[in-house]
Amino acid sequence: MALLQSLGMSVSFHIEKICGKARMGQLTTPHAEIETPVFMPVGTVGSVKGVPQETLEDLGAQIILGNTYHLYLRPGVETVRKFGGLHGFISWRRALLTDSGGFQVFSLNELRKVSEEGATFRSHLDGSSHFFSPENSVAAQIGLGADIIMAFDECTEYPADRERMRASMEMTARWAARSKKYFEEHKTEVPWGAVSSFQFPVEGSEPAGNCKLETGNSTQSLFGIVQGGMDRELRRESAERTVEIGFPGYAIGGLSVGEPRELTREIVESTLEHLPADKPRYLMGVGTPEEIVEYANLGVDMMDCVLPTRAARHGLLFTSEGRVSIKQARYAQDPGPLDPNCACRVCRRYSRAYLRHLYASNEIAAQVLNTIHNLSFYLDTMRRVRHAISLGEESRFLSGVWSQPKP
RNA sequence: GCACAGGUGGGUGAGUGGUUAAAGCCAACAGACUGUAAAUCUGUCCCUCCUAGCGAGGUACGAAGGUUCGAAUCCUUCCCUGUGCA
Repeated sequence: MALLQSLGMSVSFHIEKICGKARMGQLTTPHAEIETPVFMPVGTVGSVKGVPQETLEDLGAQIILGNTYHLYLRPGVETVRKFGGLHGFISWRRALLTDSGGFQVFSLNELRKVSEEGATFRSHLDGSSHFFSPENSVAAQIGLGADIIMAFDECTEYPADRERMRASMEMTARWAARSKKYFEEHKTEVPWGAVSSFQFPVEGSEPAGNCKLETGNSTQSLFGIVQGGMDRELRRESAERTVEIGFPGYAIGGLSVGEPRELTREIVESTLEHLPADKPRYLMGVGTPEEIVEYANLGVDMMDCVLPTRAARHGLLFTSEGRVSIKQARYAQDPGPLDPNCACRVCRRYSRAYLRHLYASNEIAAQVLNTIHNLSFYLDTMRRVRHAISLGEESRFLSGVWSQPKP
């Protein structure tokens, strides 16, 4: 594997086992070999909120996200680059993926104007004006140096009429072509491994497992994104056009934007049929524990979602017995663990009563511990999904286990 | 003892005659959260009843009494708290 790495390749995807529509495999990136299906914690500004990198390693996070828009605004791409890219800056030696800022076209809709050329944002930090295009989003992402970078797309709002969905999808396709063109012309070999003395300050701290230590060079990989709103036909067309442009991996974007869950599933399922089976498929922004199991089962290889981290900070915890709103008065005297079936450090050590107390007291530890548990639960869930696939079992059985409210 | 200042719903604190069951904040309780403008946001928060509503009663701004069509708001007395002077 190390040999392949040093030959300057980008990502490679190897499917090891198929079970129904579900696939288990390895996605090899410059910094790490990722077991799929994989859940990717979101660390928008270069931090998975509340959890330091060493803890993410302990939890078994294989790859985390950063966001181009946020990192461009602060601390700035140049700063990050000086530290050896995002890996060096945040001291993360496993894989990284940066989102292009396309989602901010959707989420910051009050603060932006979109045209064929790109999107103009008013910074949510200081109101200053910034222009994002497929070209400069990719340029910024080359500077950030993540293993996987995303084409600049327009995440279509919901609801939208067909005309709007079509126009948005077509522009995303044109933007995808521009993203790729710019990437092909400007991609550089990015250093990986020991980027700087900064990156591995502690002697012998490198954890075992799926992490590469060899020095060498490799290139980033650019993934395309399918849009098309809630229309199966437009999704099909978007998939075909994006595949025709040609990427080493494909994402399904524009979902979980307020539409009914059943519709999300329908669109995912139909869109997957139009994506090449031998390339990684990334469903962006999804979902609940039940959903990540369900979509892995449908053949999705990668997912990311802010839900586990954000919900944790807001006192909503996912457990094998259902959702626990740890702020509820009913847990004030509860000596039991958050999730009796969870082996994470939080569940092994702390009572529900204490977790509730920390939350009620507004202690930072509440956010930290809650996030560690939720991420642990998500990552563990994916581990179980991979295991089920490797055994050739329908991982569907895992679904629904968590949706029942506690008796 | 005298002189000021003040006593408002779980807390704090607005309100100085009528859209005031009484702002705001906090606490409490419940809910939301899906490529992170999110340690955020929403709702409830005196009691009872129902046809569950900008619904009907009741109780409430230290206590008692009074003025007034109407009082948390004005008057009298009393109780209590703080500060100052003796």
